[in-house]
Amino acid sequence: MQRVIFHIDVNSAFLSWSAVRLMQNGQSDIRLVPSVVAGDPSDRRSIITAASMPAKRLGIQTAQPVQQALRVCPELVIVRADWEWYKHCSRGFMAICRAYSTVLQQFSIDECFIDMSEPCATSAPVMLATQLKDEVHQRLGFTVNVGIGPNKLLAKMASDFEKPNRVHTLWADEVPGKMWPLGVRSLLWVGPKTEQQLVAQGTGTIGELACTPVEVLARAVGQRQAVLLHAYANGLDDSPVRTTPRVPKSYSAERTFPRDLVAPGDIDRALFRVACVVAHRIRRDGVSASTVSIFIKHSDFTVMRRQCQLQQPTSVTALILNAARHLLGSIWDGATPLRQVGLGVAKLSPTAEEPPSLFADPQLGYYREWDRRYDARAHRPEDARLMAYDRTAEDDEYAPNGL
DNA sequence: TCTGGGGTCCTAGGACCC
DNA sequence: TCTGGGGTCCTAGGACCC
Repeated sequence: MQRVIFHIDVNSAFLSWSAVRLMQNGQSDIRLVPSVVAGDPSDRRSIITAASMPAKRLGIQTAQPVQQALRVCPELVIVRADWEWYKHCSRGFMAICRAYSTVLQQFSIDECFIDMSEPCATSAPVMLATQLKDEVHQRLGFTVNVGIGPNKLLAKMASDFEKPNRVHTLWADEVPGKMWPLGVRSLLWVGPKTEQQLVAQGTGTIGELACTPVEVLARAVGQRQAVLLHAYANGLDDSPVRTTPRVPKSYSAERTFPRDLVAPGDIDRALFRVACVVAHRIRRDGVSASTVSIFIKHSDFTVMRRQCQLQQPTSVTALILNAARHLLGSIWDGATPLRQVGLGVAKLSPTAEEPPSLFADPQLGYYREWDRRYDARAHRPEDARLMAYDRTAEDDEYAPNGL
């Protein structure tokens, strides 16, 4: 049986979803005017999470600072993200896709792969894809692109062709015509740095990449990536559509300040907050961590990080915070301005019931009680706001843009 | 009047063990 | 005693994705 994979991608997801919401409330369609989803426009550091087609035509892009976009287009419509609504839209979208094939891999909040080999044994792929696309539009009010290919890579490349509301195929025999003329940057896993390396080597298009020997590519990008990119450029990918969600390997939270900070008290407060958020999430998921890491970003965007191993895995906020404070002391002089502070945990294991120990820290009971109250509070929406940017405490199944 | 947040994976060097 | 190689763990940094 011929393998057929669909990649379905919501067009400008957050913007489309916000538009649907606003139109339900009788407002006009923001997709038709220059508009963006973004953070607080008065905050000089907030950036754009999603942009409408008219906004994109003005050169406004995702990840661009809002202030910069406003200079390009002063009448830009800015809407704030509505995460509960986005999750609702995502669930509806995934449910429709799942009705076409239960072999579904959710790739992010607004993208999925489905294995359509079986349905396509009896029906034309393009017909099924068009039907799926139209059904989403009709029932949920937003458009998607569907990419069809013999594997996940080509399906994903295909869904990225002309947008919005389109179906594209990228079969193996279409690779030379449709994919090889594209610049290397269009290929999955080729970012700005890799593009730079490849172009410097004279490899500008995916077609050139496809016929460059792996040994030559390896000189620019390393052996491992060379093998992968060479295969991708030739349209080869045998990775399966994974139906079971990944178990997280690490958790982290970070905070960029409205202004760079130097006061140790302010930095410590930020560290405390990120520790609360991360520890809450691992307790919610029933895991403990053995590695604690912190990272700081300076005014010039240079990043430093330090990590350490704990003697025992823990999910107790105070113990994680304690380790983080020690780490911070080892890399920050207490005077250099900091743009950002972050904290992560890794080496996760299921939280085990601890046997009572004579040597247990007498404070531990107090710490646990504190955590219990924090967790209870974090689930109440009115208190979630008080937790600064703790929005994801109830929602990090996904890692979308622009929190 | 630049540049958010949350992940995964890779690399390369050093420590340590066999 | 010296030399070498493989394996594993740890660490810091960096590239990439949405």
